Amino acid sequence: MPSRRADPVTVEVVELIGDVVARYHMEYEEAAARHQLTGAQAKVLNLLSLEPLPMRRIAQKLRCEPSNVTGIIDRLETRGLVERRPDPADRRVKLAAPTEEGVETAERLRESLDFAREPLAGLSEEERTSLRDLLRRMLA
Amino acid sequence: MPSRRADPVTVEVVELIGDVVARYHMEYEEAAARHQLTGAQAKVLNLLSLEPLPMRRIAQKLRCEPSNVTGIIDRLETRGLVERRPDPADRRVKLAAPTEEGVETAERLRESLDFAREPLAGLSEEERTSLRDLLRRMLA
DNA sequence: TATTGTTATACTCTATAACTATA
DNA sequence: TATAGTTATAGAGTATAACAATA
Repeated sequence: MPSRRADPVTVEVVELIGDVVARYHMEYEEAAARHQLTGAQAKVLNLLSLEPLPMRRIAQKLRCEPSNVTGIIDRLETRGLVERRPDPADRRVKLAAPTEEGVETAERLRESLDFAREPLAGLSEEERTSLRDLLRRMLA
Repeated sequence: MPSRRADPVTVEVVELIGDVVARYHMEYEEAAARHQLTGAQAKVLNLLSLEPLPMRRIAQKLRCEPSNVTGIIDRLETRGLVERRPDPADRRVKLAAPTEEGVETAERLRESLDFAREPLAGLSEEERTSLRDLLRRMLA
């Protein structure tokens, strides 16, 4: 991986990606805060709204230690947005699942995450498609 | 701002951007950790390597409260990477500036931040240019 | 023995409010 | 009086290590 000098276009693309990342984060945190949630809590609630998960799996998704998940779920549980259920198949496991209110909150949260939907509206169908293809190849 | 239904391409672009953000963050934190720095410390050190800044300005750049900057600079100063200098023009102001070792660390840090440089290498010059133009318009 | 989740502990980042030294 | 930086305090996220219950 020799650190060859990057050409000017590449340098600018890297900077632009930095801008996108900064903006994405800012908007994500703001959207979460509108629902009195931290970024991490919003992320977990969103995960659980797709399907209930064992504590261990949440930690893997978040790429953090399982001990941290205990606290995040504790706080969501106190808020009445999530509950811990036993796993019939393995009594060691606790499944975190959103309550009805949790599901609704996750839904409203998703709706307020307008990032890249509004700005993308300025691009034509064809341009959005080529942006999609370029991002796909970048992440491949 | 009516929440009209987004088309499939837009939805996928939003997801891809989420992936880019996640990957960017992971790589940034890892690069910082390789130098025994947190993400916030690396960000500040990088800022200061461009030019010394008053504490207040650092807080503005980080979009956080000035009181937080005190701690971050404290820790960088303890490590010998940054120093506080008086501002001749205003005795209330303290300028945070990188030490020689701080400048070197910032440089090595920048080199190890390969994100989007390596993956971008798989795109042609023309493709990188169109990616740049699309990102520019998205952020405009 | 190994695994799941928790607790205990410590560190960093964060915001708020009160303080100091300048301006 | 207003501003720059700090301190004090509290909450949240993070990692590490040790623990109880279950497999």
